Amino acid sequence: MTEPTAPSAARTAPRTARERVRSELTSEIKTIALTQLAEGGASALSLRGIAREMGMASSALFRYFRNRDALLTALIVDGYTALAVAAETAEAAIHTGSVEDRWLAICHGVREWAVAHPAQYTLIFGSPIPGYAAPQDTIGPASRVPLLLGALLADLMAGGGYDPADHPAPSPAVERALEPVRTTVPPAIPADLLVRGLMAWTYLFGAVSFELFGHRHDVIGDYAAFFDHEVSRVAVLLGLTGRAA
Amino acid sequence: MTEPTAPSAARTAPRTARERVRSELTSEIKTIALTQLAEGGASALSLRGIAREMGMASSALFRYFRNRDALLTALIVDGYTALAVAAETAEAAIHTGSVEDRWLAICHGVREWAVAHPAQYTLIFGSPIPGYAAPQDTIGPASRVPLLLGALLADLMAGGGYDPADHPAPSPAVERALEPVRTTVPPAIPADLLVRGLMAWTYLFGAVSFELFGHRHDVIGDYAAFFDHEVSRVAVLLGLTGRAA
DNA sequence: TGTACATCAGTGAACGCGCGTTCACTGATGTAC
DNA sequence: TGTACATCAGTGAACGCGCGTTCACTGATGTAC
Repeated sequence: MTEPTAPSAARTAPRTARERVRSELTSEIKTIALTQLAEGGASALSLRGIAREMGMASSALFRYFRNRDALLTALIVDGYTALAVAAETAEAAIHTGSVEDRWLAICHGVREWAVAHPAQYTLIFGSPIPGYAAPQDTIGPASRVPLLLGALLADLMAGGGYDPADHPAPSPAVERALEPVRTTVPPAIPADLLVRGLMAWTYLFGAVSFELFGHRHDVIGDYAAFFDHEVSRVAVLLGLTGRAA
Repeated sequence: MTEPTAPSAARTAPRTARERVRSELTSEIKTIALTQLAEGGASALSLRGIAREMGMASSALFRYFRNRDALLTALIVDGYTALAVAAETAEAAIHTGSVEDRWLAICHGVREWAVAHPAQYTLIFGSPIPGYAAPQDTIGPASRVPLLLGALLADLMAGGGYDPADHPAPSPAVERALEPVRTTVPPAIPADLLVRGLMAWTYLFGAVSFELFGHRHDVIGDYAAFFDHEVSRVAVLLGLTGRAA
């Protein structure tokens, strides 16, 4: 029996007919899984259901994914990746602009992807899936949006838009609380700026989650208009504009 | 067959032995349901499992809750209520203090309740439960924390801590986006302040959800310390201190 | 270019388990006179 | 205070459905010589 992963290490394009059909079926499985997710959430994701849809025996799926969790992991990795691509693409389109404009581009990239792919967004940012422990494979893709924001902070400093002298460092307790993230962020970034970045990140996903999970229903009429407004306020309040503080 | 709700309209204390045991069993059902929720999420909530735990026939539960969704609704209402009580109690303890201190008290009340009751928090603020549509019964309890924040805004204005003249109104598009919430908030509150309140609300639950759903793992070491810091920054940035803007 | 063997994909039956909900029924509790 | 009747709680069997995963097997595709 083969390990149901890539047939031979890392190969760019599928060569043999077998490999071609294998990768096609793999992505068909994931596509159907996503529609199940969209229709009934993570608990509705069923290997038997997918097999039924594809006209195959359910046991055949185990040639493609070791088990249900492996399929979930693949979907999560894909989700993080797609979200990251959306954010990165939006940012790249305006990469020579101001830090503020780049922040806004990222926000809109994230929100638009989330609104277009609510099931995948929910899979990633919704309730943890009971009994499922995310393996190491997810942390790389999950870090891409945070890294993008980190680059923004670095550019803000490099461009002189943030003068550390203007901003007192947070308390030692807060500095200590930041230790884990310290290892992934350019060391030149002062703690205060790092906190601003984390707050921006928290706000962005808080806003998107609130919208997608229904907590803005009967509260806000035009989600997009309000989102525009709030994230640009966040930029100002957190000093991502390079102007006020 | 009786409607499995309150036996006779609204009665304060249970009178007959039957009513006493009924309300005891009802809450025992909910307690067991909560442990199921804690152990396996919403999809693990099973009437048969609860009945097993209680040593009853599974069909007996239908005397207490019309169906699974009715039980879910009860749990959701209880959750919103418990969260609101936690927030209100924390706020009441310092009700004569500054708006800023009251905001911090609410934040800590919310976070501490959430950390102590992650399953219930997740039920409320996590992914929407597929196939479940929240009935009207939930909107009252769900509004209590927002209303508490609304009162804070009103007191801020009343105390002179917020001068509308200092803050330009947001664009008409934003004003329009706020229409739904307008109906639940004191009319004297200007749009700009209302936006600040909504942003504070969004931030608070964004931060708590990020922590509980694992997105701060390997990012922040001491969750409580960081939370302290971020919510007091939010107070300053959003002008809830009555000082800067 | 053709053959021999190894690899792999897919089958279908089976294991062992779960679930929500309905229904006719029994026996206990509450109520009205 | 005691009896007659109505209400209600709980039972247990049944309906009809779902699921993940394993395993021995067949037949097709790929590889080495």
